[in-house]
Amino acid sequence: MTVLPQSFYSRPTDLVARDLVGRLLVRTLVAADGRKKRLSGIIVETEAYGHAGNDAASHACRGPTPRNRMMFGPVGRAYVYFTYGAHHCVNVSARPPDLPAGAVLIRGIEPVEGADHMALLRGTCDARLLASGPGRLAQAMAITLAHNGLDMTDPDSGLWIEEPGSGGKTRATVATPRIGITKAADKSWRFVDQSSPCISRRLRHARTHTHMCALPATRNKTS
DNA sequence: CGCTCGATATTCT
DNA sequence: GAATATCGAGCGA
Repeated sequence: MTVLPQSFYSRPTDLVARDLVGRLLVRTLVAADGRKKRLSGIIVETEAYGHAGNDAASHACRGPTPRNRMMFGPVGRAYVYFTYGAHHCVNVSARPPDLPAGAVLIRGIEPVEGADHMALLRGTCDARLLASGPGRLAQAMAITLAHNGLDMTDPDSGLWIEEPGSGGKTRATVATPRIGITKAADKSWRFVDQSSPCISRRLRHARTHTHMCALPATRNKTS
């Protein structure tokens, strides 16, 4: 098992978001009998969020607050927040050393290990509704505010991202505008594996700026 | 299938 | 008071 190190996250946030698609999000739970249970899934959808200088849609765009402070700290840490008074969303902090803040929202996974347990936590077996969507993913992996700040480069934390094993395949990743935001809506900082059966039809068909490259070879200025 | 609406923490005006 | 990086129930076509 190869856990993604800090150096992976010490890069421009949109590149980190793009490169996280196809990698394995892992969570370990300790069962009643003391045994560790592994929940995991291939990341199929992410979004990059920046800082005051490059992203008006980011939680970090008005400086640090109690909620968003993990975006300003070391990279590779979990930034978990509670939104709409109902749902948790899971991010991992990522940014180059010379920029003040950044994080990648993990919006969807394709369950690999522990799908049965995820179904229990979610109350459904439908792959579309199991762990696709940031709120659903957090519930499927039992991630709450209690996990805010976990070091995701350290497996002892119980939450990390690693290189996929033999099941790993090349993913056709497409860049699109981000979902559910109004500011900076033209920025293509959402990355989806369009061949994933877990992404809902509506979101898979979200406008892909076709005049742009499928992969952000020509990135927008990030500083 | 697609639309509207409620829940309601955190932050900002 | 208003907006928000969401979801699911309810309703109509």
